[in-house]
Amino acid sequence: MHVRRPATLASLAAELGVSRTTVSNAYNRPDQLSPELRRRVLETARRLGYPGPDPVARSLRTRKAGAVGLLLTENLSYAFRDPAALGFLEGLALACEGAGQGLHLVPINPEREDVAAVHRAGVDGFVVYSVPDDDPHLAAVLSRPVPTVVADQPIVEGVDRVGIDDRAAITALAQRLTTLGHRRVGVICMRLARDRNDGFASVERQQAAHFHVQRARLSGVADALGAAGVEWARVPVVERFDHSTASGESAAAQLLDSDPQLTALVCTSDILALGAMNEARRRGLRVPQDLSITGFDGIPEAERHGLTTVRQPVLEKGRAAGKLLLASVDPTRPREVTLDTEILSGATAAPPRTAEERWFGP
Amino acid sequence: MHVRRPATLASLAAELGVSRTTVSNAYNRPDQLSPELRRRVLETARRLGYPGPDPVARSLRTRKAGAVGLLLTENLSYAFRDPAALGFLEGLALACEGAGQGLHLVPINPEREDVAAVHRAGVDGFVVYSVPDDDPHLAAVLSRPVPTVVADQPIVEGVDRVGIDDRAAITALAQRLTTLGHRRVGVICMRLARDRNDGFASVERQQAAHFHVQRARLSGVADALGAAGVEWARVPVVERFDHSTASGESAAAQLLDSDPQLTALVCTSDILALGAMNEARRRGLRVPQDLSITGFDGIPEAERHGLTTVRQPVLEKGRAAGKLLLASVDPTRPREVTLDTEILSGATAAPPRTAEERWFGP
DNA sequence: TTGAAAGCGCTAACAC
DNA sequence: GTGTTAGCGCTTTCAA
Repeated sequence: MHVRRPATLASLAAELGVSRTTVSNAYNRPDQLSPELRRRVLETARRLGYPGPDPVARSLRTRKAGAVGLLLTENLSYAFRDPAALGFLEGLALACEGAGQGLHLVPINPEREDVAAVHRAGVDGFVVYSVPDDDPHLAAVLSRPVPTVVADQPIVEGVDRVGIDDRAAITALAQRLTTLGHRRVGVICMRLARDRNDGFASVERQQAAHFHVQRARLSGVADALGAAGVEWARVPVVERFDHSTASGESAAAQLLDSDPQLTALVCTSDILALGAMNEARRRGLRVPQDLSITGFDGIPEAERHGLTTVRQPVLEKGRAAGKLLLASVDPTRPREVTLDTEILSGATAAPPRTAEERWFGP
Repeated sequence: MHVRRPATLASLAAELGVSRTTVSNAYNRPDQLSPELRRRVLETARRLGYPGPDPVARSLRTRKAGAVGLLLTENLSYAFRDPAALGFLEGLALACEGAGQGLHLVPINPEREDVAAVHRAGVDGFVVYSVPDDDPHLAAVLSRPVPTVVADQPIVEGVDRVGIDDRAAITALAQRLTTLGHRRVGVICMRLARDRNDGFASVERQQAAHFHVQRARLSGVADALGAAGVEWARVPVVERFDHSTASGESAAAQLLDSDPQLTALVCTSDILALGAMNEARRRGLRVPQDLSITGFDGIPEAERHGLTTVRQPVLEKGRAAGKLLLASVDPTRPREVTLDTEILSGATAAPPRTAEERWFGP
């Protein structure tokens, strides 16, 4: 604890025998008063312990908070653990820093849907990072009369957005697998809705997914497999609520238990893919000789492990979101930014082994 | 961009033919008016597009911003790359979340010392994370009439603080080295002041360091070596401005070039130590057989590499800082929190090789 | 160069 | 259960 608010601009003006305008000018428009007077004002301020204009009062008056709000559905701490989210955060922070804007992380408790924090945030705009389309916090954000930019998901009519072409990106990746000859493919995806479903995801559930990104990625895989003559309805898709390597492990186990003939696992994130690789290792399956595995995101750890995946420019995405938001006054800015992705070939995809090889070795 | 602010609490009250209090109560004290009236108010609000009470105006009135400011001297993005800072951030976020407080990251540009961002931040208090004692942003924070908690450094009279006993922790670690028999020890430390000095740091510079933590850690090493009869003035200490493995590499190179007889390198952070390990490898020095290396922090990567180091509870530190700040109204809270550390034995410290062994192998 | 007046939008006593 | 009254501390035309 520090001292209690001692002086205000008004009391300082009274003390000095000048008007409040003058004191205000001393802080905000040094050129509007004589250097001598300004010096006197600042000097007296110091003497009285006046800490300068109150930021909140100033914000009320100027209608500018000088900060950008960031909404994440997960706990804040999750953002500091997930490499992709972290990259986004860094990019966004960079953009804010460049514009001298604060970054206000909105405290969300996913359990008790407390929308109040959104209403309490004194910010000039919001960046919403990857939330489900039925997220109540998102609704709260959109109800506020400030510009908003959504990163990744959801797609909301009339709201600016920055993202990638998830569907095309993963289609290209999955095509590599079909080209290599894979036909028996299992899929591991992240949560599709706000309710926990750790298990197989029916086609209905996939199509009803509240996370557009996951929906798009599954469609992309379906596109590639469909083009290779594989019926999507027969492709096992396992969903996991928590985004962790442990999830990837158990999901891979579930898939491989249900169909040991699978020759490839397509994962909709690197984290899940890294988990799947752990599980393959545990089972004595060599990757990629016995099992191909692909990821999505291109996080550093994936690269270190030579994962075959899609790299998306997460830092750039954060920066773009920030820039888009901070340029909201400019009517000529783009309303939507789609960033490029790139396939990282890695070393976890190879032709499937034939049945013969499976039994008798290479 | 969204819509322009359409309605205010007052206009809504007028429209409804009720007082502003009633509308305010509808939002803030549902029990103060009939459910029916409340329903009508909210309904009309929706119809008029009234987004609910303006957070800034409310903050001005209630004198509560609902957010905690975080001051870091580095670029914000640095914090997202440094594992220790990240852990702290996560802990702090956790504490804020638990209290429903936002976390306002103050945008700092280390180049152009722009203290204005500190004055502009609408927050109820500040957490200051590891800045030099002459940091102008810190001064700005302390000039504001809000509670402040410093994490790690600097130590400021009358300001709450959370940290660890850096000196004792590293003394214990360095003692392990002296006990193993090391006498020719080199030290790699982080920046000691705001000016860049990538090279040897004289004892004077060490003692004048503006970063208390580094000063304490160097003293700690000096304590241990002194107890073993090694004169500190003869111990080479190399400083690096940037905190990166590259710094650790070049610092280790500088030390080993200047004195190939060194048998151990004490680093004041894990990042630097990991860099030093890289350099040792490059030179064909085996760790720990040919060279012992120790770190500080206990970041996950250090543990993965089996680094002999001190683990400090970074997440806990962040959480403690948040809790301390948010408990500022409570006069019985501690004014200072010192967290425990623990030595991670690792596998990078071993007895020094004798001169003979050096020449003829083990 | 300085000052007077008019709010920014809201909440909190306190009275009805 | 509802209204009246007073500001919270500041910036900003506009006039002097």
